[in-house]
Amino acid sequence: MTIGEVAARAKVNIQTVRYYERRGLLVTPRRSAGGYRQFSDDVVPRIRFIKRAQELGFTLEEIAELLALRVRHGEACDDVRRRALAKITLVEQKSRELENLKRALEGLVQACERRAPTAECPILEALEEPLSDA
Amino acid sequence: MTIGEVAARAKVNIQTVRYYERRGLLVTPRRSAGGYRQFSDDVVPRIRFIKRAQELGFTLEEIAELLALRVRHGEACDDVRRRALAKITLVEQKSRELENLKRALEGLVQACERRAPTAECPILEALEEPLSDA
DNA sequence: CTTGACTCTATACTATGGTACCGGGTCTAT
DNA sequence: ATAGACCCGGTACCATAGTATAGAGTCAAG
Repeated sequence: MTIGEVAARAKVNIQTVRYYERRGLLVTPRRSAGGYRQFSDDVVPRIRFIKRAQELGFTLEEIAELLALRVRHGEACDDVRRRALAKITLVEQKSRELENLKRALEGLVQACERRAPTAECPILEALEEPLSDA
Repeated sequence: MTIGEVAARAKVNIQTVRYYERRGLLVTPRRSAGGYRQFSDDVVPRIRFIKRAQELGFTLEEIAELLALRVRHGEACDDVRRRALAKITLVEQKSRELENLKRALEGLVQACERRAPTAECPILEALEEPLSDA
């Protein structure tokens, strides 16, 4: 697969594919005699993974670490395990942050629905108070 | 209030106050004879509002819109409420994806403990559903 | 064997949300 | 009236995550 095909299938810019390769997020592709990148099909789901992980609030650096987690024969299993556990902690932390966010937003919406018809928007008023533990 | 006082009270950088003013997030302050900004006390809660809204996942541009909505209250509340609900939907989707990712990572840890090499990277399969953007 | 679409590297530029620095002016207490 | 703290606008810079462009080379169909 050429880079253009990869970009089209993964729905990203060609430049983005090259950028991800530079950032070490993609397996370095083979090259044709003329120097064209020849990607395997795996790269498309991988790019989609990257995009989704980004939406979840992971930076490209964190995503690179996630992608580096793999159990292979002969490799230091303990190391992989340790890093995976660290990532689980990170994911749990992100989950908690999202929970806080959701509760805060829901509280605001509910305040909005309880409001007297003539009152000011309570969402905006509530934002003037500190968020509970977000 | 001088800009330094505002920054100290709102716990942001002086540059940030000027930046927010440039971005149209603050009411343009009066000036002293010598050109110093003279802020009214309102600006401190407003900066706190901005900071909190950011924590809720709003961009500065969205926050500028929220602040503009506040002026003409009434039907503005519904508008603000709708935006908050949209954010909640997004947050819920992200939570589900994080759960998937966590499960995938846990599977990886378990594979490690069994010292079984993973044929395919299960992490890549963890984020299969695209997030619809808000 | 040429033409046009595609790709190459390298560099520069964009947006977002700030932060830092510069040479100067202002404010205030002594 | 002068030191020192503060502020001014302007510009440059930071990180992150790309996107655009230039000038050259490659690939494949006709």
